[in-house]
Amino acid sequence: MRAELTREIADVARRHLATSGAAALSLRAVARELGMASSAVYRYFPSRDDLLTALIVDAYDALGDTAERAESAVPRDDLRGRWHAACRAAREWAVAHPHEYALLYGSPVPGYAAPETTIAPGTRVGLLLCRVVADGVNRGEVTAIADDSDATLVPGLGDQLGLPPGVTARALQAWSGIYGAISFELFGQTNNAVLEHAAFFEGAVDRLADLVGLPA
Amino acid sequence: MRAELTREIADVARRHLATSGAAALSLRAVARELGMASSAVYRYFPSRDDLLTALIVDAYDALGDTAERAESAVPRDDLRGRWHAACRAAREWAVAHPHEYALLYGSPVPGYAAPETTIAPGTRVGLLLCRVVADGVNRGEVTAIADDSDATLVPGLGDQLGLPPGVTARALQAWSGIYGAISFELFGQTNNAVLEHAAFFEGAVDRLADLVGLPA
DNA sequence: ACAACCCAGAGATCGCCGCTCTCGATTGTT
DNA sequence: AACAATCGAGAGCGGCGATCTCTGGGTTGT
Repeated sequence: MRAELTREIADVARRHLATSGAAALSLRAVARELGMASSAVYRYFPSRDDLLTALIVDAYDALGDTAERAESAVPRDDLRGRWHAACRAAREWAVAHPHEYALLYGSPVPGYAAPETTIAPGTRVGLLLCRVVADGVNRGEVTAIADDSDATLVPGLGDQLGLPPGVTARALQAWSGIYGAISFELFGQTNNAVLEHAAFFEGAVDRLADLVGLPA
Repeated sequence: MRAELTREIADVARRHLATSGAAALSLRAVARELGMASSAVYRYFPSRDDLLTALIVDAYDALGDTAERAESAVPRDDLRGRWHAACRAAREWAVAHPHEYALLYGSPVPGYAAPETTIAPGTRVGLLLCRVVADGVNRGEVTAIADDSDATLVPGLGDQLGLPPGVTARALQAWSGIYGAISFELFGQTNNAVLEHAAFFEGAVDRLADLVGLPA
């Protein structure tokens, strides 16, 4: 009934998004493809932004699922392997779903404020990476490095993540570095510089593992 | 005459862009503000995309100017200082011009392929950073680290930049890391994690300087 | 000095878009 | 059987990018 049609609309919208990008996503086009009046769609999504929000949450979850699944397939004691698996899965998902990735990590759509519901799913990959590092800390394989960058973070963040001072900021930086590497590739900034993007990414991820102090 | 009006249109458009973002930039609104018919604007910019392209080139140049000016004010032998100055200037420009930064480094506007004219100005900051590292190499203060990531790059890129193998890939990664840090802040990904963004950025930049091997 | 020409701007028009409102029709409940 | 609630359709609003045609004023060439 209602839930069914809601899902159907979201599916068509996701397909349009995947092929043409967020800016080209039109409620009217979705309605046309479903053979219904454009005004009828508003019974299910009060605005285009709400439809977009639903797609964002789905995309965050798809990315989070992919990364978590990949990471969980690696033996727990292979910290660097887990790190690599999560990063590689994230990149591969991004390459396979460029428009959705752009929607998540590209410029925020102007006038569009990320609603509450997108915050939690949006942190899944970051939290996953932090968990790997925290495991390393608990196993005594990652040792804190003297660093006062933690003082720039929200108080209590390290405790919340199970990360000691000197590591939290580095972990956050590593996450942003991974994001930067993926975005540079996807958004074409390295078009004339990098030839084998996957291999280059692997190297970058490895150096970021060094940054957070994962053992070799 | 013609050049004057062209500049005037671009100025108004830039103001609209700065206040409302790229997606909200409308040829008609610009024309309205200038008191002319929307169709008249097409005499000066054949399409909205062309207007956007002009703004992109201007923005790249403004960012490049800012970074280069800041870097050139630091003594030549203070490599890390030059690195920091360039990065800090880039971030401050981005914070002051978020919509323009988003236009440069955010998701590429769907269906909009970056024209040739934007490529050269788009690499200025990256080249500036590479120049700092190359200076360090020439002074013997930066030593190549064994690393096979260079093999993933476009052949000859290292020679072109004056960087030895083992450093080129790291420099590129550092650039993408800086971009990632700025974007994370600007696009709100670190809203609930980082408190003092400027200080956090400084720390990240310092660790990226370590990555490329700049002396302390 | 006059005529030919050119071109910037105006206005109308087209087909999109997001969004709103109203009006029937169907459905399910009292 | 009557009622309320929901749902879809259709018309319509204002705004958008883009195109086309027309007009008036300045420039050029004779």
